Amino acid sequence: MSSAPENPGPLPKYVQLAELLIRDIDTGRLMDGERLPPERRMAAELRTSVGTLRKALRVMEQKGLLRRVQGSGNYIQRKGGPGGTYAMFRLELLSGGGLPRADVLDVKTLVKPADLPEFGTSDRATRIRRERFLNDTAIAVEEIWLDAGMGELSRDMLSDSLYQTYLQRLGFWVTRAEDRVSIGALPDWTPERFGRKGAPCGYIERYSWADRPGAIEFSRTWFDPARANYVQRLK
Amino acid sequence: MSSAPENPGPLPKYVQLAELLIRDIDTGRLMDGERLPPERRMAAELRTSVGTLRKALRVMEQKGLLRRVQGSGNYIQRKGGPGGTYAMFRLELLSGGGLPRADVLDVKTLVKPADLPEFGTSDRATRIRRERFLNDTAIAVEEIWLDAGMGELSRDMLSDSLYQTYLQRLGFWVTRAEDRVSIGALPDWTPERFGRKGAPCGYIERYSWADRPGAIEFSRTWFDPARANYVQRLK
DNA sequence: GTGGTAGATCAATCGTGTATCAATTTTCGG
DNA sequence: CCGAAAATTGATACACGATTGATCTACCAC
Repeated sequence: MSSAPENPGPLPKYVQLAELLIRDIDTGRLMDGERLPPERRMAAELRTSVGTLRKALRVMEQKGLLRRVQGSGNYIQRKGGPGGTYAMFRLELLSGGGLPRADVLDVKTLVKPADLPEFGTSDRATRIRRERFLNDTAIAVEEIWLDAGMGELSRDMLSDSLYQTYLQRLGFWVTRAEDRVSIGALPDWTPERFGRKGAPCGYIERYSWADRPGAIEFSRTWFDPARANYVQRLK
Repeated sequence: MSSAPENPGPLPKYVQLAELLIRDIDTGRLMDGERLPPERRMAAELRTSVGTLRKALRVMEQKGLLRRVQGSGNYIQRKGGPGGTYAMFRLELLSGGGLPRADVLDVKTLVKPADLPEFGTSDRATRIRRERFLNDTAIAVEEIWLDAGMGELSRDMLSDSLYQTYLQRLGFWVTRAEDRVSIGALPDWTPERFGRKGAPCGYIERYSWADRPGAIEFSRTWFDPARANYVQRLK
């Protein structure tokens, strides 16, 4: 057996912040040349202090992903290829890339059904069902269960980036996640327009952890392999 | 100097500790950049004293596998190359983990068939067909095409870890890779014993790059989703 | 004695939050 | 067009807690 520590220490917050922003660059959510919000406002949105945020921005600047101009602002500088230190994974169109967007189909806080795996501390959870798009092509449907112990979400609180919503609305952030990719069949609540009823789909299960023991989120994603792939780049 | 001791007792605990942790790096259980728990907590978990653990950490630091930062923590630092032997292998048993092994079915150097995507500089490539196992459970079949411009491989040169073979036999190492996970049907050369004829399988396409422009390897892997998943962890 | 292990103490550094002022750019009124 | 005001980042300082660095003592086995 192995001796790997059970609860590896979290990386410093400023490193996580940098990675968070770099991922946003990699996924296209932050475009080249785009100006970031003022540091103070950004720090408030990200629930951190200006000093910590500035440390993260410094890291990005050293990686050449950000241009910082005193008196003006912080500007994204997109280089070729992924910039993150850590593995990058997401759904991409077969032709590559695509700008992500999500339509929320349903938001409800429910008692956790029995077919859900164990996670979180509460017996209830918020269920979010979404249809996901890349460049207006529907590529996946997904169902996210957020443990009610972390707070409750309503439909109008959601943004495209759920992790950002968690950070801004509920004040915690995801420090660790695990994806397991397999094969599955579309759920019965799949919108008609999504098509491919009954056809085998790519199926992703994801657990997410915050800065405490025990997973706080569990999600299932069904993607159409004829339109998108699960892509992972390793550096 | 003198010869090895005739009956070496158990190695000092701190050496064992270091080797244990190094193995965790090799198997991908400890990833690059990961932060270890505080020394005191880690020592308690490992049932040893802080001083002994620190000796082990010192050994790892001298081997370049660990970066120790006063006031911050201990961070895993992979040396050059793709890191651990199995770090890039991301199929796991449904129950998690598993020790990887591969049976080579066939090795041939051929002219690249037309259905292969563009990669490499040569018009020929070495085709390796393997059956993959985790803990003696057959989980996947794969076909690897290595551009002939990188050198030629024969069956007896192969080890379980292809990337290690590339480094040791051909003198280059893979710096970057991209996986695309989708759905596919098993190829016609799948061994009878693998089963699941006709059933849909997980399908992974991988491009690999060395320290030069242009992909040097292309591979296809078909995995049985009833036995293994494609796993990705984010810290 | 020598080396491995355990435990304790103090010093040095880092991570984070808060605050203040300087330097630069941008905006806008006149 | 000019200049003042506002906005924004740059730099520094301080406080506090967390974490590692270094050192010391004690015990034990060979």
